[in-house]
Amino acid sequence: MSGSSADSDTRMSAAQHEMVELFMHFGHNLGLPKSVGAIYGLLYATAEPLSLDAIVTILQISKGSASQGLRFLQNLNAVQVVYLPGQRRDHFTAERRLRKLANGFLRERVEPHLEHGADRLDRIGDAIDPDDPNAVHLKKNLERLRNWYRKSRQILPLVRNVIG
Amino acid sequence: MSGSSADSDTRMSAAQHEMVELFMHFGHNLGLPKSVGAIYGLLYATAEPLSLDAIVTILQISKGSASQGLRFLQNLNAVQVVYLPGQRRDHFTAERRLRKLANGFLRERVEPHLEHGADRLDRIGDAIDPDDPNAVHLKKNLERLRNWYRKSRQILPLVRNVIG
DNA sequence: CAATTTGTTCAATCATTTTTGAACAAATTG
DNA sequence: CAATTTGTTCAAAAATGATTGAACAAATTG
Repeated sequence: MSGSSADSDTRMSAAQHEMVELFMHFGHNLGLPKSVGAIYGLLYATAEPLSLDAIVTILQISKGSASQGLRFLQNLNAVQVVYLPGQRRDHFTAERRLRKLANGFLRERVEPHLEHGADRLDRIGDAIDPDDPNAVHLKKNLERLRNWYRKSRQILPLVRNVIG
Repeated sequence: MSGSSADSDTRMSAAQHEMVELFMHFGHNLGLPKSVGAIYGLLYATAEPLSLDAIVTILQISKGSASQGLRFLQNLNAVQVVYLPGQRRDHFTAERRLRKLANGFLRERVEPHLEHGADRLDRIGDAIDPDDPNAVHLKKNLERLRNWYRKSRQILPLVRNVIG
C-alpha cells in the first residue's frame, strides 16, 4: 500500500545491508547491543522515516527489541520521531549530524562515568590507612589518577570542537 | 618468606580493594573483562611487582584468567614484566604513565576498528545499485560517513597531545 | 635426567546480557 | 463503547562472553 516496488517494505538492498552491519559492529565496539546498531544503521540508510513495524519486518527482530532499541536511540538523540500526517503509527528517522550524535553519546554514556569515577577517587583517599606501609605509594598514585581525570575532562571540549 | 607482615601476600588493604574496583568498572566501560581491570588495579595499587601466583592468591581468580589477563595487559603496554634477580617467577608491574597507557589502548583497540571501518565504507560504496531509487540518498550519506571517519582520525593526535 | 616449578592453552562451565513473545495498557476508530 | 491498532513491559529463553581447571609444554633444579 505504501511502498513503490513490490518488497521495498520488507527487504533491504545490498548497500543498506552493509550499512546495517557497519553500525552493528561500530555499536558493538561502544558496548551497544547488536539490535541497537542494526536499527540505527537501517534508519541511516533509508531516506524515508520507518515505523516500528517496518523495522521489525525488515530487520526480522522482535517487536520488544525494536521498541527498546528505539527508546534507547531516542535517549541518545540518535533517532527522532516524525509524525506523518494521516499516519497513525510513529515513524522514526536517524539523526545524521555527527555533532548531535557525539553529544548525545558523551552526555549519556561518557560523562556519567567520569562523574562516578571522581567520586570513587575520593572514596579511595578515605580508605587509605595512614599506618599502612603502602600509604605513601597509594597517595602518590591516587594523585596521579586525579590527574588522569583532569585530562580526560580536558579532552571532552576538544572533541566537541573538532566534530562541531 | 617475602612479605613483611603476616598476610600482606594474600590480602588487599581497603584502599587497594577500592582501586581494584575502580579499574574493574573503568575497564568494563571500555569493554574489557572484569579480571583484566582487577589485575591492573591490583598492580596499580601495589608498590612492588607481583608474581602471577600472588595475583591469583590475592584476587582469588584462576591461574588461566590471570595468565590471559596479564598477556592482554602486556599487549596494551599496560603491564610490564620485571625480572627480579634470583627470582624464578616472572613479576609484573603496572605502567602508570597515562601517555603510554592511552597510546597502547588507541593502537590496539581503537585504530584497528577505524581501519576496518574505512574498508567497510568502500564496500558499501561498491554495493550501491545505481538503479536503486535510494542510490542518491545512499551516496550522500556514505559521503557523510567518510567525513565522520576523517574527523575521528583528527581526534587521535589531539588526544595524544593533551595527555602527552 | 628425573623431579619440580612455572606458565599456557582450551574445552567445559558459569555468569551476564540480549532477545523474544505473550500479556497488557493506551490510543484510535467506526 | 466495542473492536482494532499500536506500542510497552517483563519473565523466560537464547546467545554471548568470561572464567575455570585440568592437561600440557617449557624451563629450571639438584
